[in-house]
Amino acid sequence: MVALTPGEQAALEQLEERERPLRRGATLQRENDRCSELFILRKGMMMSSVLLDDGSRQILRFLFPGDMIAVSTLVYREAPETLTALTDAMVSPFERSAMSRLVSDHPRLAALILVHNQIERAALTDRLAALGRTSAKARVAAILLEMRSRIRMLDKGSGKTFTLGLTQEEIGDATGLTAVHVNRMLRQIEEEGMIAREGGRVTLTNERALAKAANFVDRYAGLDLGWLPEGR
Amino acid sequence: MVALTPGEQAALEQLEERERPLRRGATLQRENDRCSELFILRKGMMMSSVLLDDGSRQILRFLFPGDMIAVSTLVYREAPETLTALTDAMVSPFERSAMSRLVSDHPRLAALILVHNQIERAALTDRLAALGRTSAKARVAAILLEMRSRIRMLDKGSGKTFTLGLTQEEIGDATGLTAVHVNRMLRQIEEEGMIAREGGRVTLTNERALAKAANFVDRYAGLDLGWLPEGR
DNA sequence: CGAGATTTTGAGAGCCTTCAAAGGCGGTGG
DNA sequence: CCACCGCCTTTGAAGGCTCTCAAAATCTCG
Repeated sequence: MVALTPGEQAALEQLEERERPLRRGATLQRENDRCSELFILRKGMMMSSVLLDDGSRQILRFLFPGDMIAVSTLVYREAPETLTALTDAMVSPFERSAMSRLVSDHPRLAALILVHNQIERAALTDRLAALGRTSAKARVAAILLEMRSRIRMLDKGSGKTFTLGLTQEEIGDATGLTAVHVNRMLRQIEEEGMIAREGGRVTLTNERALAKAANFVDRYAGLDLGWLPEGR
Repeated sequence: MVALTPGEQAALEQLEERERPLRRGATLQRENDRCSELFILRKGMMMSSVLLDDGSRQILRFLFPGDMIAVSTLVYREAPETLTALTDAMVSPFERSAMSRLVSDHPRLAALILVHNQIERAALTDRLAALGRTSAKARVAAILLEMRSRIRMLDKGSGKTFTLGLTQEEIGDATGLTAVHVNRMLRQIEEEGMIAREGGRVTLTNERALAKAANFVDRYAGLDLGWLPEGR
């Protein structure tokens, strides 16, 4: 997005000094646990979620390499959300104090973190609007497009076909639907010729129609970062 | 939350140099408008919302004095959300460049803005979980408690009775329900003895039960800001 | 006092859930 | 290599929560 200075580069690399591997399904942080570390996700896919009293789960966000995660640790003594690895993954943990130094020494990085926050906020509000005001079909279509968009940011080579890497139950927990109904919606979207499915892989066969069905906006497009301060 | 240094105080006051009054119902920023200003809300209540293709509206968040609003201006050329005054209000506009200076000169203020972002994020994720996984009654109860909590932060004197300041249609747009169903839920909550209503004012008659019905968590409680850098 | 906005109430329909069970797939151990 | 097992996907039927449509009652403000 932005060219970093050597100093900034070094500061970020310091955050990534240590590494911790995670197995698929492993929990990095549990809701209401005491917490003091933040992480950078290096490899793999993760998710953040909350559990409700009745045992149901809401997935808040999917996490990809490069994301700074558990940032709420900066604010809350107890974690407000659970972090789980969806695939084998690698994270770099660092302390809140490191964050403090980073913000003091590198104002532009602080600003970039702010920018990142706002992108994430936009993604959350899109999901919010989808849950509040769109049909089940639209929500499932939106998840498909969101995942495709994020996977493609990491792997420019990937075309119209990609591995979703989510169970229908997980799609349901992200969209506020039951797994059963997710299945019916996927089937319907397939029957309408918008996607094809084969063994966990999805091909977009009519992207235009899918985007229309989903009300999709790519929040990583259309950025304008001209206002950032000078780097150090 | 935190004692500011004189330098920080002065920097914040600079942001609040100008003032712009808004009439009830006025639009400060329209979705997809080109935008370059941020604002501090000084007086009154506002909301941020998005419109969907089918004409339905999702209210994302209610805004109160002290909130920094239109922060997404820092990132997007075109506003992702609409900002509307719910009561007569007063805002202080400032430019993105002022934000840039602030972050460079006052790292701790940058950190505090980060903190503010995270609180807002938590509020959004709570709403997300509510929309995805809770009943209409729970969502309406949650809105009542959220508004009470925020109103009380401004006016410590207010007790169990407060002015909601929202139409049932607005409650519906925030909770993803129709105004008709909001009405039925309010009535039901009232019949069950959790609230009393009279001319736009609400009294919590059984707060415990209401909080339980709503799955309520106060995101402005339980903060831990010990990690912040030194002020300048 | 009149007009428009908001609240309230009723009836019927539809989207999505719940409950249940069968089929498919990959992985593991013998 | 095969049988078994657990997880995931798929399918059907019935029910309920919430929506839509409609209209009356009440409130607010000029």
